[in-house]
Amino acid sequence: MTRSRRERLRAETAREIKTIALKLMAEGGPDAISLRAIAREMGMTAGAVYGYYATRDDLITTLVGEVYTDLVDTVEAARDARPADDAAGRVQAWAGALRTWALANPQGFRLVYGDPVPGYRPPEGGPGAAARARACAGLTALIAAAWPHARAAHGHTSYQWSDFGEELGAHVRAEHPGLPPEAVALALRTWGRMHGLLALELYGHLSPVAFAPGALYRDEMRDLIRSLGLVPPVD
Amino acid sequence: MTRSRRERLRAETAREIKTIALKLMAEGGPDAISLRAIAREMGMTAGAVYGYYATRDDLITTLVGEVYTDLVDTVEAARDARPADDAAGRVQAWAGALRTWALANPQGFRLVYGDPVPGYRPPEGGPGAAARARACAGLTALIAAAWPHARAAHGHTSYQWSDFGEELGAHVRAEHPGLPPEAVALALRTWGRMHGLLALELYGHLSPVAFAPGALYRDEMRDLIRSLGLVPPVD
DNA sequence: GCATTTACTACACGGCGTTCAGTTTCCATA
DNA sequence: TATGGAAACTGAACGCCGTGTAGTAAATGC
Repeated sequence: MTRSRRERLRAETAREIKTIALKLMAEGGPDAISLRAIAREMGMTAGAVYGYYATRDDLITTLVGEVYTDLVDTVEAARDARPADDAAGRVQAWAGALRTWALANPQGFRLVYGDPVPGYRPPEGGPGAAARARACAGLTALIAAAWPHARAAHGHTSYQWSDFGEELGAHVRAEHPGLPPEAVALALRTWGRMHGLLALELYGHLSPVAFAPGALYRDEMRDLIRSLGLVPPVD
Repeated sequence: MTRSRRERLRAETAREIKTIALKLMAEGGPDAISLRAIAREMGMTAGAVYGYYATRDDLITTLVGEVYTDLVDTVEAARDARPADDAAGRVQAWAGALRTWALANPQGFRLVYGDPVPGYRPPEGGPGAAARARACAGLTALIAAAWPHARAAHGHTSYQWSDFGEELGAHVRAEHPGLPPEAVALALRTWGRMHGLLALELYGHLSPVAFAPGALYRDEMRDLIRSLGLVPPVD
């Protein structure tokens, strides 16, 4: 059962490829991830990498999954550092951790949410989809906690469960019985609201016109929390 | 004064290069813009293009400017189709035109707001900056019209003019005397709010989990308009 | 008519993803 | 422990790419 020496070496090499790829990405952005550069850094030939990843997009897909998972781990941990009954604090913690992570890993943000690479199109399933599902579920949980206060302002729209992905809908109905699809819509809108300013900032569209992006984001998140019927924390 | 035949031909060729570049982009995304492909399409050599644009990034920069300008023209036109005293309608028109344009020109949206191309970094000045300035000014004008209703909810944050770009600040103070910097902050937050869901949708992050992105965007914009102290139009 | 400027070609360089035939290295089994 | 076979890797190639540079053909201005 213990993996053979060959398998261990193989796993180690695959790991090293990913590590170097992430290093190259951190230094030069997602486009700097080239199989040739990775091979060069490892003292190998470009062709050798094909023994581990069938194509460059396969490697990118794996990286997207890992980075996305790291992001979701981070925001979930920040959220769980607040008590479960502090709905506003948990939203704020999630949002704050998201920006902190994004500023610390700008290229990772681009990898996950941008055009990872020239012609890259994310595959349907895969690790990226799992991380995204976790993110959507996490956001919906935040909204579920706030829903008693938010329903007055956001319960009048009309959505059906069929407006959302099979998996997400099933998860929400199992995890939050009685929560209407309107709440999922609000969760996804919340996602967009967190994403907007961050994307503008990280792609350099904000810096020429605004020198205090952190304040903008903080106020936007406060407004979001207020819009959920909650009271924004003072810190 | 009338431009010589040489100059006319030259301008025509430069125009053709841009047109073909936009066609390639519409077909295969911003990364499909390659000087060799353009030259091939024109029956020229790749090197010949260098007579018109010093580098590929120069061409990209020009395209970003043109596409961005087209976008701003579009949203401004939609806004101006509503009466000047219909603040809510003008916000809605702007937002609606933005999404319509983005769905009609998805690759243009990516060109302007994403990583236009592998190692591309937008230059400081240039046509893109001018279009962005127009967009920010337009958004601020929308907020200025709503400010009497919005100030109660959004006037308590603290910003200074130095928190914003020189040019933007000067423009706003000239155009909207008495408008505080908090309104500019609100305008930029509004920009982010419009951008977020759109970016998620156009980069394919929404489609696996939400099948009614238009409804999400509509409701988000309604909420935005309400948050500005205005009454969302019914249409 | 001629000299100059302009537009363009042809070619080269290095980098990229990807493929493939051939070689080396390691492991399990006889 | 020797050997057969699999796995890992090399080296070279193909066709893309951006970008220079030297040379050529044509249009222009005097």
